[in-house]
Amino acid sequence: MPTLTIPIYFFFLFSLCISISPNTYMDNRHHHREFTFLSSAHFLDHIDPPSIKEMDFFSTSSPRDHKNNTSSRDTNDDHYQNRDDQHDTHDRHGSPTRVIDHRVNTGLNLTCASAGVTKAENGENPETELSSLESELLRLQEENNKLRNVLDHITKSYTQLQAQLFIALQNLPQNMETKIVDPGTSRKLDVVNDASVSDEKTDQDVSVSRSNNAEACPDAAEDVLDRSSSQSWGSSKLEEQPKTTAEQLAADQIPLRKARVSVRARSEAPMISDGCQWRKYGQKMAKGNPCPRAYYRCTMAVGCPVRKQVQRSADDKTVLITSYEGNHNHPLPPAATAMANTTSAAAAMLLSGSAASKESLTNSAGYYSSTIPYASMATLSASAPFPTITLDLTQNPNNAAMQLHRVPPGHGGATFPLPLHAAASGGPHLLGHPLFFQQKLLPPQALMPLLQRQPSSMVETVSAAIASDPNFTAALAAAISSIIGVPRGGNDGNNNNSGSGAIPGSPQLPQSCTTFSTN
DNA sequence: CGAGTTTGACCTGCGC
DNA sequence: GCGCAGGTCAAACTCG
Repeated sequence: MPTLTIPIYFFFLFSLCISISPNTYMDNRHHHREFTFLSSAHFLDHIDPPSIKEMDFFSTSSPRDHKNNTSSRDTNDDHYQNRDDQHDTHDRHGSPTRVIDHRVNTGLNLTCASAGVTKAENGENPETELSSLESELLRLQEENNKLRNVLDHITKSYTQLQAQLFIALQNLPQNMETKIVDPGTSRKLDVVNDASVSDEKTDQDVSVSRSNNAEACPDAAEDVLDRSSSQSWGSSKLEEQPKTTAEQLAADQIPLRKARVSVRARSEAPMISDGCQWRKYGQKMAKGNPCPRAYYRCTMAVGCPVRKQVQRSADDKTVLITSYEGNHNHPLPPAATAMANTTSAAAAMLLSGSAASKESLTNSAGYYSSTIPYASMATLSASAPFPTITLDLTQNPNNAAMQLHRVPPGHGGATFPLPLHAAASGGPHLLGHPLFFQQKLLPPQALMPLLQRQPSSMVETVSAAIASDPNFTAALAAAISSIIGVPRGGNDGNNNNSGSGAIPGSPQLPQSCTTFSTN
């Protein structure tokens, strides 16, 4: 039973973390803005209104930001904006009403609105009014600090609970057989801890080990979240609970925690532009592929652990496969945000799914399916040294079949083709590409609802764009990954890499190996 | 001259 | 223990 309850618990914590992270909402706003053409309304469905309110409390951004989702300011910008707004409070004596209105919107809707209007209407002395506003401002700031303290407390509790969770996972029977009943079909999926499960077990062990080593690093999933949301992207969590560089590096260097995300896309260019600076440090001929594999290291910051591999597909040399591994330890330019989100998010998915039980995987499936409506094909592979997720954008849009794979090491495993007859409903095609999940069993039903909400016209538009523009393909891959990484309720992280698409200020997810192949 | 690339050597993990 | 393959290192080289 622990395999059922623990994942639920984990995802509850996960959601909690998401809901209390101000920057998460900010980042999601960016995502929404960036991919408006993909139907932003759909993504907004995944953000709980209460979470948004909480974010607004902390963001202290101006009403303009809340009213307009097209704002490109990141969290820091909002912070500065708040300073500016406060400054305005002192400077604009002649327009008290404006100041008051502004305060109302940034001040938790407490009491100053009506009071300020009353004062303005009564024609009170501007100095008295100013002092009143200042006192109100101080009061609001104190309240804001209190809320931040509450957030800190919750975050700490979350970390501790996750540590306990993974200790509990460690105590689970290693060869326990888990049966997962698919709620949609009532079909029973017998999942035995075979080779693929051993990967999960390994991840669990690693996670537990990490949690034992340092309280700051309770588990892979959390780490993924932490780093994705904070590390490279300056999330609030990082700011509030800063980890030392040494700790981050140590976490990054834990081999088994790595996950790999790869994206296959068609491209004639030798390497996709992902907004980061890379230095080539090696090239090797890989077995079974006449094309050499190039190794790159991120040079945007000293000691950045992120590396990527670029190689053309042996089957189709027009397909470029780019793999990312690790999390950036530095802020990324907007152009690199999308890719970073992609890798981090995908890594988070892999690691969280590995660390938790099948149930969590099931949940993850539902989550990711709901958040990757545009993914062409995502593959989780257990056969690779690292857990690997592959986003394949090379598939023919007309081959719209979603398949769920479980591939035992050494051979192609059972395949669960999901006939996504989306054409009519405009649904399941995910840009017309099949969505694959290897290694982990994902309930097809979970993938359906969101997919079916996808407008066919949108699919056609994006598919056409992909087909015509390799760079767009790369950007889209990053975007997809970013979406994948947005946890239910808008959590999620930032990964590092990529993206020619510009998504300002997105947080980055945890470190794992993300492999992108661009075709 | 510094930054980036090339390329052979070296290290490590894994399977037999 | 040995060989293989993947990954990394570092000296030599190239380029602006």
